[in-house]
Amino acid sequence: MNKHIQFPAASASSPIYDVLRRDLVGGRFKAGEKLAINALKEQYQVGLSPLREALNKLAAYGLLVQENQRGFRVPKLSREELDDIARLRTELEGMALERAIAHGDAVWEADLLAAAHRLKRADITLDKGEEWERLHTHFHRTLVAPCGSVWLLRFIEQLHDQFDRYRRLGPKMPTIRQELDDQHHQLVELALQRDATAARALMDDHIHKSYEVALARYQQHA
Amino acid sequence: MNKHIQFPAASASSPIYDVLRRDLVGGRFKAGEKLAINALKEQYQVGLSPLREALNKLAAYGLLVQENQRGFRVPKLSREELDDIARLRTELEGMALERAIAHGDAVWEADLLAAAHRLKRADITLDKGEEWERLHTHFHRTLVAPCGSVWLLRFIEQLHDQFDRYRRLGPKMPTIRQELDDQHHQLVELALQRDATAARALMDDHIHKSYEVALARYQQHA
DNA sequence: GTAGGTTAAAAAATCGATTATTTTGTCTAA
DNA sequence: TTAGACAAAATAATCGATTTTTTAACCTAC
Repeated sequence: MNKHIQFPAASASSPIYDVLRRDLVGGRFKAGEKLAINALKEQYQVGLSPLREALNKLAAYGLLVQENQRGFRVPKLSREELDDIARLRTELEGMALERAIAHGDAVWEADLLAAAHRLKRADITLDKGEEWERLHTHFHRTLVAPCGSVWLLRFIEQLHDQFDRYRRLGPKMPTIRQELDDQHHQLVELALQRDATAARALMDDHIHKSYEVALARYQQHA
Repeated sequence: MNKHIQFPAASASSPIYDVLRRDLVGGRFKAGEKLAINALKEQYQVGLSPLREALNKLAAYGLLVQENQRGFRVPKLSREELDDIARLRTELEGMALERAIAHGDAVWEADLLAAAHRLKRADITLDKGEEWERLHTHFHRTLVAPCGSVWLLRFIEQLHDQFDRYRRLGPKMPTIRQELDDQHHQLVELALQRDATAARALMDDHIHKSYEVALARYQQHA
């Protein structure tokens, strides 16, 4: 049971890849930090080969940078990159949302309502930890899922991870968080009404608000 | 000398990565084929570890698929995916071209002219092999280079590689090739005139024509 | 005192071999 | 004849150790 709720094994097989990815997005490593491979090996209790292969994949994905014979490093953060990511997110997710609204079927509508509901529940429970993040990512993924473009979804997911490196820099902000949560439900409403134009406008605003949160946190950390 | 002409070491350090990437894009492996790692090891004269790390990176990049405990496989080709890639290329490269025209400086103009000229020369020389492909990729990269978005450029490059897996399926077609080559020069002209609208329209058409070539070749191979 | 060079320590990358898994072939029983 | 189970071969993944490269410390010469 509940098979359809499962997340589809984040594109790579090895468990260490998923764990490292989550930790990198979640900010458990400092930006610019050099990863000590032997330390990671012990910390995560994995062998050298699987670890290195995971690091290589993460580097290709953009969550690490690989320097010639100098190992792996967590990418630096910059205002310019955050702007870039937010702007591209706006374009790509807007595009995907429009297409999703055009093509999404009844199953999608149900999935959307479910995803939004779970997110709200997790919110009320004040369990604003990793579980909320998981559900939040899932909601946004569900929203654009039936856009019909595998590559567009791939890029959007990549940008989400990058964006979250900024957004998750600081502690939670209850007031703005409430506002963003409301938008999630409004997005569902507009999607169900098949109002692509309004939905896209709201999505633009949603990303912009998130951007402001991320920017504020980035500037505090700098 | 000529330092500014150099390509910036295709984002990964290891030479085997670049070679494999070129061979995958160039179609030296059949779509759907399972890669025999030991065979590759001998064929490319590399050790197992560097090879596996390269394969992992290529899988994260999308030029390979990794199956649980079943090694690596060349992704299948499909009409649907080709359509997807072409459509996204149109959107993303159009966007990038507009921004490049807005921001490109005099150095860009010079680079563009140089890239187009070299491409034409390679064309006339009838050396329509790997060298022409290199220059063609370089031209398109130069065209959008000053768009101001690192991530947009990254995605465009990725899509280019994917697109070329289809385009390079068959032998050269001189007539349509000539038409596409002319468009390269027209693109330069419009870019220098800073006519973003016309340039984007031409780019749309350019990608569409390339798409038709790629589609024809794909259908012949199927 | 500092620049340049040498050596020692640390770390990354690679190699050869082992282990685990999948695939293939063969045999038996229904 | 075919389906299922078992054994053997092939292949992928992982491990431990070695090699190479980088980084740091120290020393000498100017």
